[in-house]
Amino acid sequence: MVDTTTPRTTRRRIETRRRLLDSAVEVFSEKGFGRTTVDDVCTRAGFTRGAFYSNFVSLDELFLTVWEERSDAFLASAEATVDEANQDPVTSLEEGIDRLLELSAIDDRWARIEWEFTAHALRTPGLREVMAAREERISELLLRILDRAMNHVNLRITDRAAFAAALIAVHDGTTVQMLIEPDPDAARERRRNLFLAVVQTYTEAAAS
Amino acid sequence: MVDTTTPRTTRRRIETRRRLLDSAVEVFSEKGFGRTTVDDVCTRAGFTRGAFYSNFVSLDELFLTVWEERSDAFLASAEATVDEANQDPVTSLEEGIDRLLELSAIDDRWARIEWEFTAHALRTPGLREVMAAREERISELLLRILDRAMNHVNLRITDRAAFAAALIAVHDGTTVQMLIEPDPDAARERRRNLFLAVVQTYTEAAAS
DNA sequence: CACCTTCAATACGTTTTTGTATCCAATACA
DNA sequence: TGTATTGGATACAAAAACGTATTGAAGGTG
Repeated sequence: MVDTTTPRTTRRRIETRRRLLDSAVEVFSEKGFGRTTVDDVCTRAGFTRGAFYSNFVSLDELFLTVWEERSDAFLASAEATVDEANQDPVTSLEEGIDRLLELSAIDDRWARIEWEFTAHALRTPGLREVMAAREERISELLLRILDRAMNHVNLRITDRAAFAAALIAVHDGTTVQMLIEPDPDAARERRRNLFLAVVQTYTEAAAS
Repeated sequence: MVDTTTPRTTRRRIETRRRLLDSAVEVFSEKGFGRTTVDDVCTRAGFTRGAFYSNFVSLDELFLTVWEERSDAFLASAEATVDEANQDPVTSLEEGIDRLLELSAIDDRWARIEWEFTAHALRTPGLREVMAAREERISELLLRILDRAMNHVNLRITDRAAFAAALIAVHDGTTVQMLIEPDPDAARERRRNLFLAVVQTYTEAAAS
């Protein structure tokens, strides 16, 4: 009796999945998920549909895989940055904000895909929980970063959950503005100020 | 010589367009714009595709029309509320926030469509400007409301453009959270507090 | 190196979706 | 009320997209 459900992971398979996933990012960001066909992705990757169906069961699965992979990569790289940052603590609130913004800086392409995925998740019951769980992980990571940073600037977080949620909300809300507004620099500056305001709202002077 | 480009607006035509537009809202929110076919919309409305092609040239046009119509309706109703509010001025900051949130309260269905439209606009050059213009109008309306309200609670807005943009960003960002998080009440409460914080950030005591 | 497995290519039929051209019932108008 | 126009239904052809069954070469295994 052989396991027919999960195919073995050979080198070839890994490479093929890799190219399909990368192509998916390109095509999804250009045409949107809904208007993308299986063939679009395959053609872009230089495969035929045979390759696709041998690696995924549906575009939905592909989209979820792409999204989870990239989200994981983001979290991992963020973790790494945090570790580095421990050797080089922030000296001011402003510097902390800038580091945070730099950390979450994402390219337009990926921002579009995230937006699209959220829209997709909003109408797909199973995905809502997946997104909520992911947001929870981001929230935790964020708080780990903030805890340390706040120490260095002598501040104390008042409401941890609300703080993290506020930062995420502001991040998301300002992202569209930066992509849509004719003057992206102004939007960037406004975003920075808003972040600063949020930090000041959810922290207070720490007893030293 | 008769004008063949713009068909006359007869009663029947108006009614048909109405039903198609309403059905589009339903279907788009259920399946997403990208996965919706012309026939989906027609069937839901009780028409055949003939009706559609006699009223619209493409699904893109339909989507834009739906979005603009609803946005206009929102702006108009908001204007009306503002006029009413003039007879009944706010007495506290908290009350003002609650009114603002009530004003922008939208149903899940429409929230999903707006998200979807934004995703669509982010990759459709022409639509980006349309959205930017719309945001500008919302910003103006918002400031008209705020100017009056701030008077009553004896506050002064420091940076008008940044204030409006911040409120819109926070509104958008917290909307997803309310739709995705397992505990919507907590999200609602956090949203309220965040709004309050933003108001306090972008205002100062007015010289009386 | 010979054998066996794997997996993308190919080929196939089917379903879905599209847009148009034509027709006829509803409706506007005089 | 009679007549002309309008607008949605119908029918049609074409294209797009799907999913599967089969094949053969590449890659792994003993």
